[in-house]
Amino acid sequence: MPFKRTNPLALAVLALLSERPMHPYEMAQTMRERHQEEVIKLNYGSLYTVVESLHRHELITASATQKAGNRPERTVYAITDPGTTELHDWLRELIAVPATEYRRFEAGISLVGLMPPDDALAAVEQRSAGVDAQLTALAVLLERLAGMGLPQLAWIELDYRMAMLRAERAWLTWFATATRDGTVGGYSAWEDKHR
Amino acid sequence: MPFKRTNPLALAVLALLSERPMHPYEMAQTMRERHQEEVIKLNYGSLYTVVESLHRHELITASATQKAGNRPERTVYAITDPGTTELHDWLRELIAVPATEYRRFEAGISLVGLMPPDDALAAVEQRSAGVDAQLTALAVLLERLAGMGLPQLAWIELDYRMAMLRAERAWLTWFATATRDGTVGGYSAWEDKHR
DNA sequence: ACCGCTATATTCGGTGCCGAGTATTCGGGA
DNA sequence: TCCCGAATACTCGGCACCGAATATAGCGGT
Repeated sequence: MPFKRTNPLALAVLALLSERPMHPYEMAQTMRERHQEEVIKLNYGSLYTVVESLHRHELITASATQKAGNRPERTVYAITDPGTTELHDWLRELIAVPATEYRRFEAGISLVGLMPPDDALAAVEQRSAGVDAQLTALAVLLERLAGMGLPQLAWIELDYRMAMLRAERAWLTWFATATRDGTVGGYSAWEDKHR
Repeated sequence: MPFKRTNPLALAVLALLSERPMHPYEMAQTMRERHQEEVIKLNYGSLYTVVESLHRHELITASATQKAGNRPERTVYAITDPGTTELHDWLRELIAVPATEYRRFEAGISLVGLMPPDDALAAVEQRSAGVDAQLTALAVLLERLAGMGLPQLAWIELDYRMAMLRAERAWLTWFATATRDGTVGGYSAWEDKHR
């Protein structure tokens, strides 16, 4: 059966190996250094499973098994030509096709009617504060990265995330005021149910 | 070990049972009718696993095993008091605490430098069109729901989603023009690498 | 009366993901 | 010199998740 594009960690592996051959642990280190783990979930168990899967599908090859010093052997992998093709195709797909993502907040807010308006308001305000904190943290980080001379393309995903967070904050603010003022559609029924 | 709040489908189950007792298949039907499956991933295999897990943790009880007609027996479940508490706590957490979600598009765009600018531009424009289509589809749906007399609270999550999609479209438009004009930071190095 | 289609209701084997556990080496302080 | 903790490198069992398969019941048409 063909390779399935499920775990984005496999994409990260292909991307790293497109630079130079590496062994799995080194991939993890590199991802950490570059803060890639903030964007792609990294986890040792999954890393080795994913590498093995890529190997089975011949998208990468075991180029060498070194034994430096007396450490446990480590297998160094390299990307293959089919692997490079897969990398580019997958990348294009991820960018070009908006997939249906199930966000946890959407699940929560869709059931907000189950709690009393007061509690809901408090929860939303708490989230608002949390989003605010994330925004300032991101702004600081961007400042630092720009100060280090890194080009915008190197942290373009953070730029995107900031835009999304700002939009979320705006929506949360709207919802909070609409709840406080009782102007959200269906408010009276909502209030009545919880007393 | 305690119950883990991983699969939001379990939340949906608790929410449904907070209305009235049901058997699993009925939960699935109800979720479909209410379009909840657009927000919470529904899948038969997972549904039965999740129900079993909730049962093990005594958040729901098997209230009866009917055998209507000559159909296979079906187990009807009901929510317990601890289950109700769990429902409300979980709900509050989902709304109040912004969790780190790993979005597929962020993974893709963070590696956009790996493809040539022309290809990247085409991919982004394709996504833009896709997002546009989703937005108009959502607008039509909202129109219909409002026309049916449903209060805004009943489709509040779609309102949120529209806001997010609009923000994404704006960002995509910005990125597309910045790429076309070569004004995105680090453009020259990007172009140089791919020739 | 019989055929076949859809709806009802659940089971089950496979797979991928997870994170705690293991084993070794290296560097630094007393 | 010896010990301890951090870093290196990977392994493994468990479990949640998935979706295709199964089995029966009702219902409309000929």
